[in-house]
Amino acid sequence: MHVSNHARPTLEDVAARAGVSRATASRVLNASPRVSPEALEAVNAAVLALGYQPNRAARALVTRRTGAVAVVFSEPEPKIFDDPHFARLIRAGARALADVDVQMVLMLVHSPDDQARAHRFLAGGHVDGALVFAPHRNDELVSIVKKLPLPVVYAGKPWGSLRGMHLVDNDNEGGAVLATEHLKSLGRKKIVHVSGPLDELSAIDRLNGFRTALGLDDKAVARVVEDGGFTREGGRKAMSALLAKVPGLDAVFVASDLMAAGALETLHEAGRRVPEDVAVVGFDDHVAIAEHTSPPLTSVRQDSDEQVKHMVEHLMKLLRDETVKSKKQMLPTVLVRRESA
Amino acid sequence: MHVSNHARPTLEDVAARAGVSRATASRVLNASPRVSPEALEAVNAAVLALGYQPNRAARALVTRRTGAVAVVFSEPEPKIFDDPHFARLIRAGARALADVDVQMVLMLVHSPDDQARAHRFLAGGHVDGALVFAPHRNDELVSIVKKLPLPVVYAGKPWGSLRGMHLVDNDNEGGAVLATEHLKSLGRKKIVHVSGPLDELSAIDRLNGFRTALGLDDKAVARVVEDGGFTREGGRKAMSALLAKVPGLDAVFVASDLMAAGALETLHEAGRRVPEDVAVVGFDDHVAIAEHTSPPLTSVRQDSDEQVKHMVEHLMKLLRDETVKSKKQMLPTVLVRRESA
DNA sequence: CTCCTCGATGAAAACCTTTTGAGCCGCTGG
DNA sequence: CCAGCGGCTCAAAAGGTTTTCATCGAGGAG
Repeated sequence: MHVSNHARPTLEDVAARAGVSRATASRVLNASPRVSPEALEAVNAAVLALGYQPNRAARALVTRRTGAVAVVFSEPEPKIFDDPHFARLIRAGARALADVDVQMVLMLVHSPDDQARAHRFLAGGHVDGALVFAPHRNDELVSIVKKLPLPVVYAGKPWGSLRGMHLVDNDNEGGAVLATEHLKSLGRKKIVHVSGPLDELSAIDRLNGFRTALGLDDKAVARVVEDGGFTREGGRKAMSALLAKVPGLDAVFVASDLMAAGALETLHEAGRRVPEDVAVVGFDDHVAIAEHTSPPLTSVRQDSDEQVKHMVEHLMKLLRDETVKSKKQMLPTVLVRRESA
Repeated sequence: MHVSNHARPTLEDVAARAGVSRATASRVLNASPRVSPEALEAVNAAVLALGYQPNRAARALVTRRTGAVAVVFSEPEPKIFDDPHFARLIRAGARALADVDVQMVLMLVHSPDDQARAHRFLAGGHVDGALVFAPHRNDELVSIVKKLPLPVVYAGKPWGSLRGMHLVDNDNEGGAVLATEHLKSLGRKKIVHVSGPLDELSAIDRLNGFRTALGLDDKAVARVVEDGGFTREGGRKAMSALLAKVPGLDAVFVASDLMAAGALETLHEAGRRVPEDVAVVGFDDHVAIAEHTSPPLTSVRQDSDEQVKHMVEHLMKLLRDETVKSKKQMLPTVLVRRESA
């Protein structure tokens, strides 16, 4: 037996040392008001002296709370995880949850098998709640999760009805407007757009922002928009296609930095100077990318850290059963100017 | 109260329905041999009928096992997580652990504060074991973890004494030899190397492989090696430096695909054709990168999925307290030929 | 002085599972 | 026929915490 045979101290031990009962010690730990200052101090001292740490299992057993939440990424294309955006979200989640002392159980859902597993797990009462990242249209997982009696906060708008759901979204549309207006303000006349895959709502919202900023109808949209699939390679290809379709283009709004990096490569190869000939604006403001393209990329910042932080905060409120004021939060986006536009 | 007021069934309920005692039901669940076929069937039927799921907390309380393991990434430079390699490892970990039905608690350790938190958590008995990724020299976290009475499996060799440690490493040195020999076999005469940061053992091992394959002494190494810091930008710069130092170079072995992508850009800008003028071999065989560089990158494959799978397997053995045969495992690397060399 | 009230405390129940020690039953060997 | 044994089963204890309910003591009001 590896695991700490040095008998970890129990609450009983703490109580004994502090000269109080287990009940009182427990009250101190849970910051109950009904405890005398002396008792409080004695218990705290004992805790410190013994290096006491509450036994999570015992606590979970009686409180019917696990102290863990699931962080679920539903994504049929595993390779999308190569997007640094994903790493950033995980990192933010790990940090935000650690800060409130709850365990993060990461679940990556790719296949129907994974969905079934996730269903079992979430229904099995192994977590108190969940943070769900499911950007795709008609994602089966969302329907599954919706039926569960489990507090859930979504990242962005999941597809389908939003009734009774809690979510924290970025202002994708607003950011797209910002980007497009900026290009207009530079005097650009032929502005095109590399969109994300249109089965993701964030991509749609960005496209809509672009479209309203320019007042385009459906036909016009078809002429000046290409889907880049949120990948670098896709950005490259979409840019080529647009150069062919709209030879005189002088500006492009790209719906993600990763795609923008690809688009810049294409423009470079095509001999177009950025920003002189073509102004480029990305989306995400993913620093590791945007600061290292040539030229550095002007981009719309969406603060993922902030988004995740809000999601966690919101979920904790749900768990405390406070009646939560707002169910949908929209986080602002801002334009970060660098050299590409 | 959101959380399942539909009173989840307990083992008692299952036992009652199956017409046996709690003890027998428990034995069935834990696959004890001492149970009659009839009882077994009855219990299984009851479990299915009631949709019973064991209560993790209660089980943890009595078995003194949490059913969770920590996956710890220690990395002073948070931005390194932009490396897709990191995402891949996390993904592999999540999958491998889910397969054996244990929860993965992800811990990202950047600062001394994080270290303290990790220490508290790991010492607090919240997990049964840990998988530790700590590639850097003199990482404080390793010393901390070493002292804990906790089964741990390391990814790669952590710095310092390896006594009594369990680890699963990739054959970095062997892979580097493979890459270098390949370049030699192509008839290349002036082969240089872009290394990773030399406070990481994997980078050192790769450098050593390069060095032994070419039989270089210290001075020679200084002449033909540049540190690219395992970043794309670093790869770019290192390549420039090498072009200046060794104008006649005709091959380069780059210690990571991300750096190789940067190096290719530099070579391209310098007007060197790949592979005609300069042959390039990367390391990692990170498909999302290697297949999309121009030209596609020849690279040394290290199978991270496999590595993590082995780590999990090994840790489970440790937990079962089986005396484990080998303490250090070395995973082979292979050369994947594409067009860059 | 007595009766109440109120705040702090303690004893004990409850949470759900695993595991131990004992019991039961039917059989075999003497 | 009996002792003993082997195979299953059960009752009960154990695990560490929170929480309810009762108790105790002090202080205030009458």
